[in-house]
Amino acid sequence: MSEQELTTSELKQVRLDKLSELRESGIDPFGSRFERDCQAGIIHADFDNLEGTTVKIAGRIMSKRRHGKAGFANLQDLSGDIQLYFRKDDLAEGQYELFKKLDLGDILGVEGTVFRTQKGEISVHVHDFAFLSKSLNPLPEKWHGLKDVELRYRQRYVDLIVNPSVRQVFIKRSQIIKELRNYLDERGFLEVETPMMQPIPGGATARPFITHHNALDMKLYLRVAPELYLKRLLVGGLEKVYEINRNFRNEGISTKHNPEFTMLELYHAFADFQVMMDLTEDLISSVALKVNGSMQAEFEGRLLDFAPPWPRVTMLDAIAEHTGVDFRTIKSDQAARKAAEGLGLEVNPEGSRGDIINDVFEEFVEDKLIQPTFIYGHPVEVSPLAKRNSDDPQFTDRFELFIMQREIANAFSELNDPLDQRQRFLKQVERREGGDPEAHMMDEDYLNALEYGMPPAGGLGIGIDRLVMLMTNSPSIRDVILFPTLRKRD
RNA sequence: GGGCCAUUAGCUCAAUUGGCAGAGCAGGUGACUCUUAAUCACAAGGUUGAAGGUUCAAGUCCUUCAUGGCCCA
Repeated sequence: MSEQELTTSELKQVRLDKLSELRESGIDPFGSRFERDCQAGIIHADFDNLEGTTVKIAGRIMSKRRHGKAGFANLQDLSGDIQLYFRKDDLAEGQYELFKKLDLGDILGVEGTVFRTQKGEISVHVHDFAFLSKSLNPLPEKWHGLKDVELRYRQRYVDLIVNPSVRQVFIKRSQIIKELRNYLDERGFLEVETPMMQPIPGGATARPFITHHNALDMKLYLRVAPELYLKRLLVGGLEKVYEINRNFRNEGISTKHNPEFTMLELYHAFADFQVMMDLTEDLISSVALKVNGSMQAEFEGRLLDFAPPWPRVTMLDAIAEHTGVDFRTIKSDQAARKAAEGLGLEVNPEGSRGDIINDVFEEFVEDKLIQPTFIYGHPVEVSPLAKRNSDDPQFTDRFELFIMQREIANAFSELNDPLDQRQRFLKQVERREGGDPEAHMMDEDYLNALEYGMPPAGGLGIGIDRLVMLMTNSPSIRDVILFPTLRKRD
């Protein structure tokens, strides 16, 4: 007996013994291809036509009730759950003994007749069945399921087996992403893929993960955003592009942050942030309608309404509304700092007026924004890739969409002036040298691309995980990511 | 990084003031040919997250650590 078997729990040992018995009687416990011609959900949906016919279905045994020489079990496949009826008289020699030894979790292929029991339950009267996979680990409790959140995240495969609502969340996530693609494809956007490993990480204010390429002996960063590559494609004339993929940010983990997360970014040449606002509103509301069948969705006890139009408020107006302070009348950095302090907010003494406005917004306004709301007109200091507003160059033509106190989307008229872009990068480099690890790096190749001429464009980023949270009533980002980042455990 | 909370059988949970660690489900054996959280009988299942400490006595009190959750930065 190997060391592995010595440490195996008694429960597993019982199942290993059953496995050996199966093998000794010439049965492969881990069967192969099974040509099923029906599914649990279809039998329920189409019972009137299927009653009395023979079906072949496959799935996992989730419960079992034995009564001497007959018994019932429930078989689960992706479409649902169906009751099986086993009767000694109606099975081949020895098969009823096999049924008696079935464990919850075993995967079977069965052939039987569709019927309704005396108590009225639609079932399959089994004539023959095959082991497709013997299960060695015991399943969690049938009634309470798996509740331990740590186990649910670490062993998502078990979570998916026993918690049907978890399956539904991830099915809906897939539908949401599919609908986003449909929407953009129908409107002539081209889906592209740009580097996830970048020599200069750009496109967002965030700390990157660092890795190393051996053959090139070169430092590479996991991307914090695809933005600068997608805009290079605008220079190249691709005009309307989008990418849905992972970004990586080396920051804390919370109910709203996972180190790797999924973003949609899209760029539309010759458009601007106003076009992006219309698109965001139409895109999100129509996806909500498609996947939930309604523009309304419940989230943490509140009713969210995605029906357009959504309020469009400037950042300065939003601050004035919620604090009574109108930064339009406050011109200097010093006066801005004083105003923020007057509100009880500690601000960085190095911060400029724009930084302070952004801080005040985050502190006093963000958590007031429940229903979908566009906030536009961000200070230039916190928007190094956005085009300046033509009336007030201290602000940019940028917006963020807030829903349920969360930033869901971020968009702007893209800065296509390479000279201004260089100055913005230099400001960021200054901050970086001042000790801000999130500040942008200089990207000469990106500037080189802009110097060939990038059409004016609108660009948009939408956090997919957060959007899925809202549409599936999931309070934590970990509930919408199949395998969320967790500490390693030995 | 800081604060609070949690960790007991494979799973879901109990355990009074510090006083013999218990139940249900799952699993085992037996009975039962239409049950559905099947039922009945019997037996089994534990390094109470880890390491220290206080005490006649620790699941319970103290310290440190690990993992997770929530809140804050």
